[in-house]
Amino acid sequence: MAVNVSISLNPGLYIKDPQQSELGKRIIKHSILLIDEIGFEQFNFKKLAEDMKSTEASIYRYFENKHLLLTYLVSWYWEWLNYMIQIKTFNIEDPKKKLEIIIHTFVLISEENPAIEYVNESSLHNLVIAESTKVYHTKGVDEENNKGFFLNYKEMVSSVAEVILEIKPNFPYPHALASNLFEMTNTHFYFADHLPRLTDIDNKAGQKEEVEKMLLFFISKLLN
Amino acid sequence: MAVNVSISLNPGLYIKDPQQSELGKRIIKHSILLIDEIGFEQFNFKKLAEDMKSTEASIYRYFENKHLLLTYLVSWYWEWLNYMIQIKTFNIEDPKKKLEIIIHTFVLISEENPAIEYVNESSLHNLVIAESTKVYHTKGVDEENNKGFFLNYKEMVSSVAEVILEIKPNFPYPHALASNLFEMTNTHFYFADHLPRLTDIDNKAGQKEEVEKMLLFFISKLLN
DNA sequence: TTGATCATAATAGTAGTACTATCTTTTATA
DNA sequence: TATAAAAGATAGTACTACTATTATGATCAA
Repeated sequence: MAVNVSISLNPGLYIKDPQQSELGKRIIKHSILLIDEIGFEQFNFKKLAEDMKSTEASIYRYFENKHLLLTYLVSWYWEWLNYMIQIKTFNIEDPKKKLEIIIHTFVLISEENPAIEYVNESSLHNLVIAESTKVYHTKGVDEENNKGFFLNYKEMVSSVAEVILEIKPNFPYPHALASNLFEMTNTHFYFADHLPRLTDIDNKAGQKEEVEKMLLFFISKLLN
Repeated sequence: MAVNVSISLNPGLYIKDPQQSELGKRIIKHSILLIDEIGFEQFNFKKLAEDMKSTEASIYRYFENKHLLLTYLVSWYWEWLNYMIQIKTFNIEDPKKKLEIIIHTFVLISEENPAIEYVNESSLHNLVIAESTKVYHTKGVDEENNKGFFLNYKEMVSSVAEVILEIKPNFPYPHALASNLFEMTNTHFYFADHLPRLTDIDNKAGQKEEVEKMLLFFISKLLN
């Protein structure tokens, strides 16, 4: 895949497009690594500025606050996932095969699809696993939803739901199953690492393959 | 159900047991209502103190910080749910029937089981739907897990997993299915209210019954 | 009924967070 | 080489997340 793929995100998420300048790209790069390292609660623009050897005020010229920066990063992930699903399923006929590719992408995207030089995809996936639900679990959801901040997620779910309906046209819960497969992927990586009694996935090598196998098992039962 | 059920929670969650004094009970009561109203990010002990006409310093004698207060409230919910599941399934033979009761309890607990005078169960359920994942999505998870802060959740999952295995002894993912059914309940209530394109549940009267029906559909496919 | 103890209230203070404002320097570009 | 745009440097403000101290009031034991 080429390095010049452009990830197009809702302009309401930023003040100044970080992809259009060196400093902006450094904000993306370092914020992913720092949030992954210290967690979103401990993260702030002062620490980020120190980490990337810039200033707080400069970062505030790109993002209104840390919540919108997180939303930006998670949207990046959603959009990238969406994009990967589109190209990987593009010329596949069999919808069952398509759904298998989708699940494989949910699980292994960060290992197989390096996309952009200033984004550490593996850290970004970790960040999504640990922090992404905070993006929409706030009192501002409805307002942010109206501004279209979650469209990338919705589009991803919508395209997965379509594949589900191709497999089984009368399946009554295509969107719920689509979002659940995605959420389950991330939740069970997290549980395996931190709360293993809430899952059956081992915290070992082969964890990703185990999650993939579990999701395949679930869809085989649900869509037969 | 009697009003004198005592909910027993990990003492590491509080400095002084809030159930043992009037002020403590008022902290529980008002914090549930205030977090439900303004959201966890906007919530702080100063606002809570004003709301309940006490002082910040007094609240700090009961809880170290707002994160542990949230953990306490969510643990309360887990424990209460656990307790309700135990008594409702106690003398049921058929494991399928048991799982149906469990799902019914996930969905309708707050409507059917008022338990304690100073806890608004409906607000508590809303709080769990909107905020509970923040309890364990922090950099302190492993440490808090070591202190046993999530035991109530694990016990609930464990008892549901047992029922799943009674229905289908060779089912390969009993814990994952148990935690997923619980998470799905809350997630899809939230999606129906705020991000409807991520679910197939309508944001209408009868929403709870729809979610219940969906979960029953999922288990019927998965455990057949 | 006194007085000791304990819970709560009242008040003040501190370090840090989440910004905003302003001014200076550097860099890009015409 | 001038000009503007971007970034850096610095300072300041309101608010958050606490801690400390002292005062007040209620309970209970001698």
